[in-house]
Amino acid sequence: MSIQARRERERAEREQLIVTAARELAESEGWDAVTTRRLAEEIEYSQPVLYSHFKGKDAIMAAVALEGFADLAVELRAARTSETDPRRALAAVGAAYAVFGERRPALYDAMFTHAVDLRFDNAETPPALREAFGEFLEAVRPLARDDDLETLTETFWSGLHGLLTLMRNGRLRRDHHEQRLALLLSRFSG
Amino acid sequence: MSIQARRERERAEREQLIVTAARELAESEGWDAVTTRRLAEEIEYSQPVLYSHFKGKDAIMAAVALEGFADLAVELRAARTSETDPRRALAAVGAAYAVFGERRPALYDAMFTHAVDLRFDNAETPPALREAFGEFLEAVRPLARDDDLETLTETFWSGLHGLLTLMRNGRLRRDHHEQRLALLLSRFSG
DNA sequence: CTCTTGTACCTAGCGCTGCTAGCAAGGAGA
DNA sequence: TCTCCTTGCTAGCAGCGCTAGGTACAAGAG
Repeated sequence: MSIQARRERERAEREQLIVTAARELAESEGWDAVTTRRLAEEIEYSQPVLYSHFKGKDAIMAAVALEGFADLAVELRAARTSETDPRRALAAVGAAYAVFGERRPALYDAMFTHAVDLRFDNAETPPALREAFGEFLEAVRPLARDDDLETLTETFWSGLHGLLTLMRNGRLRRDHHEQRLALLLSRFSG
Repeated sequence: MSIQARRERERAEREQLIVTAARELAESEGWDAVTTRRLAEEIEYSQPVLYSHFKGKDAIMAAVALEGFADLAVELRAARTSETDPRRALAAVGAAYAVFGERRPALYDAMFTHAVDLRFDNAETPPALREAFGEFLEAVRPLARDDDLETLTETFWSGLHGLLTLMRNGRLRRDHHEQRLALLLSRFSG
């Protein structure tokens, strides 16, 4: 039993190695640089090994995204619980989300722009993502009034997402980022 | 002179043929299906002909996007001028934008998700895009109060963009789309 | 009308991609 | 010790964006 256990452990470690290498490579050189050959070289195994762990490149990106959700949830939670006033808490969560997206654009893309094979709106939603969205929910809840909480949260989140993605693609004036954030917050803190 | 004129005219026609073929192919089968080989076959010329018109595939996508901006501007203008009440006008513009993005997702992607080599925030912003954004500006203006008009418009637009892109990637519940739209509008009509 | 020049276009191919078939080596169990 | 099976490799496929080099045809000169 111990031999098989060791093997499974080593296999799990290698899988983690793949995901980490993919994330680091994407964060340092962008997803275009993450090719299966490059990734194989990085982990010091041959290309086909990747396919014994993941169905394909998309699945690797999905695994990276999943780690990102966990990271994001932690940061959002820290931001939310750092403030007691509901308005300030929402502002903190929004700011933390924006910082996350700005600081780790490649990871953010894997989570919210690519990797369509991860469904978000059904029972198979990854727990880590559910948790991250939960932080948004709790931050919005005290300010929801008569509006449906989940719908309102989705809308607020979409606003943040739009601000980040449009700015990063050069569609918005970068030097007005903070003002836009403040404006969005003011409109959802009423 | 007339011979050269005819040639230039034919060349312009062929360039339009390329852009149209790219747009139609993208809209019917997605941008992944738009390869240079496939596109060449579609216009019944060889591959290198594409490169005598455009620097590369990205430039073709940018040309498609440019056409999209013109289309969008027309539709936004129609929506805005169809209502006299400022709130209803903004709602109409928002709805028209959402419909555009939903009905022509591939075109929308070329305009706002891919094609980074088109700058939006400087002097070289394409006139068609300037016009489309101008419709947003005019729709928001009557409701701007003390907020900076351009910044507020960018924020509102980002909200719409976020709603569309997140929903299309399966990140939002599709059956709550209208509610989210209404919520966003209510927050920007105050 | 013939010859030369230039241009418009095509065939072929480069280096890369994601992915897979088929083989060789090594450890596990009889 | 022999056999089997797992593991990871080499090699290769089809397709990608893009380009070099050559051909055939039209335009202008003598």
